[in-house]
Amino acid sequence: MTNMAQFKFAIYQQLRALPGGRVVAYGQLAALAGYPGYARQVGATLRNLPTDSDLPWHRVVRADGTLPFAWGSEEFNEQQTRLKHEGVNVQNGKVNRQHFLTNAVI
DNA sequence: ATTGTGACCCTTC
DNA sequence: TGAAGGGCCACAA
Repeated sequence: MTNMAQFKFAIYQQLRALPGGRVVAYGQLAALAGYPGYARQVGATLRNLPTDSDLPWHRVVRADGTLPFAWGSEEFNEQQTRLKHEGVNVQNGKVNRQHFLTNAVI
């Protein structure tokens, strides 16, 4: 990693291109942006995201489909609500595999 | 320079 | 399923 600003831009760009109703894992997003192995950096980037950001941060979940926040936390509820509004099935704080970008149905 | 800390991920058992 | 262990990489102290 030489330029963090460049990294952020690449991540934002990929995230903006992600269609509603689909989700990606941190690692997937990093790889799509051209930075395989940078999952944790994606997490750090989203964490520092301004509250007024228009980026669909809620479409990023863990590789196993679970939401990255603690049960009942404000952020957990926010993400779950947003996802459900887009038609993403969230059960027990976990989204189904079918919603992942990689597992897109033809 | 070293250490601890994450909105992480994968393999094993 | 779920826990444990190791790998990962930027950043702050």
